[in-house]
Amino acid sequence: MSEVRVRIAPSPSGNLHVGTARTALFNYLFAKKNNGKFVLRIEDTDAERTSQAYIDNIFDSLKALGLNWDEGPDVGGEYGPYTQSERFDIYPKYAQMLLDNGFAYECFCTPEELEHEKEIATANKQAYVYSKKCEHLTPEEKAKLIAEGRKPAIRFNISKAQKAFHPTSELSFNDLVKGELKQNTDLFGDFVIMKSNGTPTYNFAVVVDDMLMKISHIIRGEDHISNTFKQILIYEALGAEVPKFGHLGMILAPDRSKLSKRHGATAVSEFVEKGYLTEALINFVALLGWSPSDGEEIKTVDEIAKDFRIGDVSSSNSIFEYDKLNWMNSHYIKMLDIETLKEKLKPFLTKYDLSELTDAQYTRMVEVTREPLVILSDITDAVPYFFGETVEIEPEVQRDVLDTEVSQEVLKEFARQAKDWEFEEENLHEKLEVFRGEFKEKGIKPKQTMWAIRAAVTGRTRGADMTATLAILGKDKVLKRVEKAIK
RNA sequence: GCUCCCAUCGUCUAGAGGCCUAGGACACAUCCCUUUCACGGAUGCGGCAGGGGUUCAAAUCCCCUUGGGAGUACCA
Repeated sequence: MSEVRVRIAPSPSGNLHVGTARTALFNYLFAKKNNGKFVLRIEDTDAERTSQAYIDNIFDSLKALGLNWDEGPDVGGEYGPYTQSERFDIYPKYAQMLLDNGFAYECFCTPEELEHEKEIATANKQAYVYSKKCEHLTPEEKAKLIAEGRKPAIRFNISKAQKAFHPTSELSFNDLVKGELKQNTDLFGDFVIMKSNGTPTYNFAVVVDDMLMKISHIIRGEDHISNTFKQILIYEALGAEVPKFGHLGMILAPDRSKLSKRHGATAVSEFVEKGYLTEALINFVALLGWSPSDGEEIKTVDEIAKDFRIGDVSSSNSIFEYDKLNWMNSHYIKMLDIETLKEKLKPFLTKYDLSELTDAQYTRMVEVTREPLVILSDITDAVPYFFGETVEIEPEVQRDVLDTEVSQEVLKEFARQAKDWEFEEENLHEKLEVFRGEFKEKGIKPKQTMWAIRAAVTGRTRGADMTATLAILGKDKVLKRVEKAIK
């Protein structure tokens, strides 16, 4: 196999799923590591479920994750088109080739007839395999059926291909991640490759496309293992070179079922909307099944590419746990430079009037509130007290803090002193230190002193650094809020 | 039902017969730091699914059981 060419072939029947993103990542890594090409192909043969919005979402998500493709619908390439619906005229030709060399035949069975066969099989507790009853139809019989208005589907003659290319009914291949995989192909029925409406089925379209696009390595989820045996036989029947396959374990939800909507976000775009950074998401997903040789888990995609070996990827399923993703996301947020963070936070601050703050104030606000952010959207509930003249006091805060005698005393004294202070951070820092000292002598803990002020100014008992908060709000707002808290 | 895949702390994993008294990360707990929350630092808790083999030696190899996952469409 001369050039390494891998592909990701999502079906646009939904937004880009994190599982697909991981598969895309491993393909991308494999291409990078082996100096190969990464191609994107859109598998939209099922017009019913396809939509342009999903296609756009797939493009955008992949780009946001930094998984740029060398060939694809938008960038083109030598082996296009890269959208299956634009390739519909290609498939019949290859189906005809299989019809001609006897590895496929026309099937006129109706859905009802097929359903009946299945029922009999299940009644006898047998695995269903197509009866092959159309395999040897004579030209006259076919003509009669066609005259009745029936349109044939084309089935692949699996046992014939198996016999032609393999000594026994067992087919095996060496999987890049799982090692030798085998299967008795007698268990597969002759499956349809061209539907009666003239469009190809998945198993046929992929093979034709991968063959024509000269895909050398197919890395995909293990849900495709059984398809692989069928596909290998098609390659052989077509006289094509069979690519190498590698099957990845699946990503499961914490309850070990398939990751679905009810577990929360599943699409990359949904994670982004929730405030996850794509850098964190892709890093996290890389660690599902792969681990760095140096033990350093925080890595960019390019760094991972250098260290990546497909044979090292775990062959078992892995569970998508938010704990580690969250940790990783908070880590990436910490690494963001302030200007970038300010921009990324804006979508989560739309309920506030940012024009109340100068750029310097906004910068400072972000600096002092960024520390505990796990996801970007956490900012929303972290900053309400930086906006508006007054502030909403939480009931418990009113009762447990503001209503106490100590707090009232602190606030009265604060109001008296602070009106002469310059509200600049360094100065406030010194002033507050002295202020705390005064109360400490009266037996009031520094913590209590600060709590009173914090409660009056922010309505909460926890939040950003107090000195910075006071400076950002300015003397007017602070004193107004303090006065209001005094009984 | 049938077929296939998988099996190390709660989770992601390191581990390719002796380096394993099983290592790391996340989570959790405790302590330290501290004007709150947090961050950070330190320590701790916690696992080879079970049973048989093979071998001087098994988390590592084989078999069975169990558990989990996937496939079984004129969906992809």
